[in-house]
Amino acid sequence: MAATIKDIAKMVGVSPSTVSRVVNRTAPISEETQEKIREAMKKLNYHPNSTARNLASGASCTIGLVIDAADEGTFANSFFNRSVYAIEKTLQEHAYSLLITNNRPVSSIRSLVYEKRVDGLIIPPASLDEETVKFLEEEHFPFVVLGEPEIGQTRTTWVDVDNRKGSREAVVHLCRQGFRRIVMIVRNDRTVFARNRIYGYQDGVTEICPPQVIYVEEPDGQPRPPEQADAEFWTDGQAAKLEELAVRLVGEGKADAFLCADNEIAYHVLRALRGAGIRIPEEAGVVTFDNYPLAPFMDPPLTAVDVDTSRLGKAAAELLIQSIHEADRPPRQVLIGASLIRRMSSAGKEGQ
Amino acid sequence: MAATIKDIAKMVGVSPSTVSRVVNRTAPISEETQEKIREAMKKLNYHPNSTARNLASGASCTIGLVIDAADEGTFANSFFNRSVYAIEKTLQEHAYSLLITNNRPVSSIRSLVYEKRVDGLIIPPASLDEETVKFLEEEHFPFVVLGEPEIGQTRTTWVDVDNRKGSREAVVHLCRQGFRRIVMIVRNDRTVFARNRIYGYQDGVTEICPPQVIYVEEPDGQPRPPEQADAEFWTDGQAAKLEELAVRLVGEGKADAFLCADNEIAYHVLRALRGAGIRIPEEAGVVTFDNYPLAPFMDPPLTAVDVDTSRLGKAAAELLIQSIHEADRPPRQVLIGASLIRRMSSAGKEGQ
DNA sequence: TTGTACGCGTTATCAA
DNA sequence: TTGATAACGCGTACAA
Repeated sequence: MAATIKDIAKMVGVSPSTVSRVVNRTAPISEETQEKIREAMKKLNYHPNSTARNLASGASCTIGLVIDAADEGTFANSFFNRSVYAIEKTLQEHAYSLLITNNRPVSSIRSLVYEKRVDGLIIPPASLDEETVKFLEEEHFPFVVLGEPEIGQTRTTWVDVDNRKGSREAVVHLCRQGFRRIVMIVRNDRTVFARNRIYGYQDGVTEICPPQVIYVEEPDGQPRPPEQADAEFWTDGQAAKLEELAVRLVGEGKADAFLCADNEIAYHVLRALRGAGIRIPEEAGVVTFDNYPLAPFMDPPLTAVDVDTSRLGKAAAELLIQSIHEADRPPRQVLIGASLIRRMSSAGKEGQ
Repeated sequence: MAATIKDIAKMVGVSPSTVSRVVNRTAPISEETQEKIREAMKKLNYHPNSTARNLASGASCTIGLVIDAADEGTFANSFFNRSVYAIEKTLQEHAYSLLITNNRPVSSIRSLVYEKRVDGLIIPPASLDEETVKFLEEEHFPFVVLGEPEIGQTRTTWVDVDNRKGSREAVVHLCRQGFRRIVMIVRNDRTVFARNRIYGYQDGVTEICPPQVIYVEEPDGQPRPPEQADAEFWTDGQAAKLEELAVRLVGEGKADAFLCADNEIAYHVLRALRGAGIRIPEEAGVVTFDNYPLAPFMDPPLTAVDVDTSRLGKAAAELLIQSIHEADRPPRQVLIGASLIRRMSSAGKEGQ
């Protein structure tokens, strides 16, 4: 059996509380006893039992990270995944553990809270409905939303990438490189981040040319069913239409640059223009959101608005820990700046 | 304050143990008292305190998933990430929670075990050194390695994709499509999975043509430093050499198909062949490992050996739970079959 | 500086 | 079918 605080006490000839005090530095103990206690701890290979600690102290020292199976395979998911390293690292620095829990098929949030499994929650926007917000507010339970939520933007604490600013900067960059007819292509505008990217595009483009947004999905398109939530979702018709449209717009002089909301769109645009003999970046520029692993190898290498998920995860974890330590702290919203990774696809006529 | 088992007992007029029995169905209780107790639970919104439960029962009902920061941004990581959904889902079905912990900069494994934070561990091969194996064996602590480890292949329980078989099947597929000079291109052979893919290639190709393996990295190449562990690691020199080589091999009739160990290699091959006017799949076939999101959009769409991470994660979780319930069960190794996703890049002269 | 005594919320043993 | 009672391992007033 593993040694307990009592075994140490018995061995040294002190009371358990003295041992506890040495372990937690919670009261001054004479150097001499400390020395003996530490020695005994070494000898018996003592390690405090976290469960007993948590029970006595009333805190689990654990944070719950809710993931949403509906996001599996989507960009929101990869975005979320990449934040986990930074979240865990930051929590570890504050002596918290990270519990991962799926919110589907049944919501796990309530039981985590009721059963006191966690001291705080990090929640994706997809898992945050009105009912959940109300529940957490009533329980005075600390939580942070990882990504701007659809609801409760001012009532909740959240962290997100500044998509709007990133989008605007991409447009400004394209303009500086000499492009004047910048068109944005998005899949749809059903997510907050897609809308923010569109707003940013509109912000930036307004003095340059009339804004023009192309939607890949049919306007009456149904929400993407989760079981189809992978790349194959693209129908041949959508891809063909997109490619044809991109070529036609350039041909008719209505576009000389594209801001693509994701890498898949960007890839189709690249392929279409290349196939039509339109030279990139001399005759058309392309910028994408999200720096996928293959972006540097595209033909030509793709300029990308990059998301710094490690800053994002760190911010989320720190906000949450602050909320835990300082109860009833007013909700705060944090935006993390995106950065533009300049590659050949947006260099312009003169080259970079 | 949250209601406890005592509050329920007091309200109904029974002893706390009776309430516990109703909650856990651990002894027969009269319908009448059960009814009253359930009612009181509803009324007081009772939920068992998991910490107290764990302390009393001596189990944490939590599994630790170790992640390795050295893998961040590598394929091993994305492979790992995609398994998390299935791991969590499977654990949830068995009433276990999932704790994520980084093994860097300091090893977290020992403290997790000593402090009784978890009942079992899922560990990546990168975090499994000889010392760790010995420690876990001595503690009789249940663990599963997620991916074939470098050491202790027979002493440890592990799950992996059957890379060797998948590789062999890719070769057989290429052969059936009419290709006869199949060359494998890998980054290096420093990982177990890379070596297994090479073995599988050798297995399959042996009756068709002499095996020929190309290494992208210099033979004297230093191990990839973690801080550079992203796509940009490719030097221009490496990429150029690879592309030139691929074109030359086809030109000289020494290759008519390439089995690429990852998508980045495959992308360079596609680009080089396309640039040289070599038609795919008529004049050369290409197959890659790992079905990246962009693989279906490549030009032409890329045939890929696919890894079913949900089966992998499920198997890992189930093996671990079995090890926990049946102590000192002998180590087992499980291989999950890979599947070939046939796309245009390997269709051959006749088309598919 | 140290010890005593109790509580945290639950499960488990034993007896009734 | 139920109730005392004692763990589980630790933290912490309170007292000394």
